Amino acid sequence: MSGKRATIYHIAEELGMSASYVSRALNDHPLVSQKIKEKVKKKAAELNYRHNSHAANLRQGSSKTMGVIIPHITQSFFSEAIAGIEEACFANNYSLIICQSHESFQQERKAIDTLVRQNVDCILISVSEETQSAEHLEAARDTGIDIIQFDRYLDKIAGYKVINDNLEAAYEAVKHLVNEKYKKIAFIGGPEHLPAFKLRKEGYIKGIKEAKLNIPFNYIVDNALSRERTIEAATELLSQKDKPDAFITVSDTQALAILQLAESLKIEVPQQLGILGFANESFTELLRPTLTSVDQQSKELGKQAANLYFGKSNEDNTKELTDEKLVIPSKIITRQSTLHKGAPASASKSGKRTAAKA
Amino acid sequence: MSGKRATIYHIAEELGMSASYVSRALNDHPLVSQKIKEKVKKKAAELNYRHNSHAANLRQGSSKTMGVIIPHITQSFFSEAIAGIEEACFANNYSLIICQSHESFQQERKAIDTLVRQNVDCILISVSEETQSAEHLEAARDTGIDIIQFDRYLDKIAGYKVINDNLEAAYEAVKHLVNEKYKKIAFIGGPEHLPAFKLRKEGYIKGIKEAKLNIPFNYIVDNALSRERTIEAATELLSQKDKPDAFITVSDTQALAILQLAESLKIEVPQQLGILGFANESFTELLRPTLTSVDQQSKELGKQAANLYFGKSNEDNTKELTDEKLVIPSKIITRQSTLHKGAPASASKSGKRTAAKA
DNA sequence: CTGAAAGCGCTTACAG
DNA sequence: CTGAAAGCGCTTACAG
Repeated sequence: MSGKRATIYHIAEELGMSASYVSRALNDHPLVSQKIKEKVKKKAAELNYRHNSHAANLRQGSSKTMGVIIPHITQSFFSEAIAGIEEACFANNYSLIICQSHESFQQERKAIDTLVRQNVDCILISVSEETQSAEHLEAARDTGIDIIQFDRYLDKIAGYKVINDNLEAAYEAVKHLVNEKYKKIAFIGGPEHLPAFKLRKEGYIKGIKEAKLNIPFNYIVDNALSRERTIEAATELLSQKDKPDAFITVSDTQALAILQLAESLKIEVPQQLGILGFANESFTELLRPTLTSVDQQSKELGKQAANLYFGKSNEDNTKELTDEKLVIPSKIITRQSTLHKGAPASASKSGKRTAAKA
Repeated sequence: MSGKRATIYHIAEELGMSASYVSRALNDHPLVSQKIKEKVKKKAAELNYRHNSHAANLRQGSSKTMGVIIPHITQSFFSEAIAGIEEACFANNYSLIICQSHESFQQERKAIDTLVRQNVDCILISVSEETQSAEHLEAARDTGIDIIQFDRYLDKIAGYKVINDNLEAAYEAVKHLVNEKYKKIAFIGGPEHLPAFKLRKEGYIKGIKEAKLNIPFNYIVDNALSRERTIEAATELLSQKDKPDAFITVSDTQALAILQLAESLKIEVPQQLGILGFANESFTELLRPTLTSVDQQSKELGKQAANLYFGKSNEDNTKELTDEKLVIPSKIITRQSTLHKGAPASASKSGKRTAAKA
């Protein structure tokens, strides 16, 4: 550690002017001449001066910092969302603090607390699978922090939600499978207290009804977000006489688990079993067979969520903003895992959306 | 936005005591009785009081915040390192600010600047591939911030470096390939100004010499970290008469590119071509064939780096701490992509280290 | 165009 | 065991 950090007082002293004037010059105040600004900035650089944002924040009551809480940084869905958020923050000269909940309600509360103490101006959150209560979010809001939810949200708390057309997406997924001649389509869902998962289930049911498929009651599995629960449920379904010929899941992790299960059971995908995932994680196209998945435009999702705070929502890429909900369209990326018997595998790598490659 | 945030003065007023005493009670000062502490904390909760760390930081000169700068959050190597850092921060009641450089020197400088302004106590960094100068790191250190490097480091700046036994690892990689009967082993490297890559190349050369292999000069490719450069170089090598029968790379992204290139060229892996990657990214075991890779214990790497700051380096898991370098051992995870002709594929999924599954 | 002064919310030597 | 007071480094009405 070297000597003390330089402050505006040091600069002021060296330059024979007041600290207030230095502050204005440094902040490009309009009433300060270009000449003085340059002089001050030069001296600041010379003294290796760094703006102390804690002091500024304390004074101004704003931290120019945004916080984001997500379940796992390791899922590319979330890391891409963060990339989008980062872009928006960067453009608005904001800093970003990232926290993970690791799908735990307790850790989510801890993270909220950290962010409140850091005096963030806004919290972007995709809640953990355990989160049912919104009290921690409301407490944060009570201290004056904006709360914006994305992807995984709770309806009971007011404020913006940036989400996908979940019902539509699952409905389209069923239509795609029916198109590919799958008839016995099972659904592996997530916790129903989160609307994102509930709506996907509703979309699935809508599709099943419309196609007039005959589905046994136990083809619908709730609250199986974990790999373990998925394998357990899928193993049971695949071992009964009346087994499914396709699975729709609500995450790629679930879809991957089923794909690996099928491999170990020597069930051929897609010939004997179709598998469709959600989120279009980066690993989906590395699998063999490659995995069909619903692309949620995660980066766009994150960017729009952040821009909602900055008041610059770009509605070009969105469907609607009603009821405080901003809906980002999703799109099925068709790959090998849902091409039924006889279809040539080479036709599977269908077009990726422009937005996805950014 | 609701009313003003409660401060210690509000609590003091309501309780008829001084702000200083409230502050002490809240901070569990030993001279304050348990009774009063409870009373104060209860009132604090009642008023929805939140500690303002900007004020505390300003007063104390420390922010209890650590910053980390990495090239990409999307690579599981880095997100796992962050998980380890996070764990250490959590245990020490520190907050963590994550910044990405996106492999750009300019963005890395920006990130340093952000962290300095946020008054972080310490910066953990894995530099971008473009980074050759350490001036920005030195400038940060001149403001009193500790700089700890991990994985990708510059030797020219003093301070701790937490790294792998890079030379050893590459040397062992060659030995493994030689063992599997590969004889014409090519090396796709990274920018040589970063010791991590330079040492891997040296390890490769040591292995080649020891095995007395006859390697054409152009089998050694420098500075090909990007997917494009890798494909370009590998395409050229694989199209010549005297083509390699194996590739050692310095990243799994490079290895993946070569695997996909081989697939498109109808070159069989591992029978005709062995491929060995670096970092043991999570996607390596999802590929077909699965990819042999050097596991760098990324989570441990991150954790040890953070703990170096906290002064609690756990040397159980490390080799040495000389010359300010803490070396984390790495380990080859043998998978299908490097099993030569005739070897049964089922024998490939060798043991994963305990540390890796945490 | 420029400066003196107050204050953001906390912590901590100092004093009792 | 408890309090008054100073000060961390900045910004910004207010005054000129």
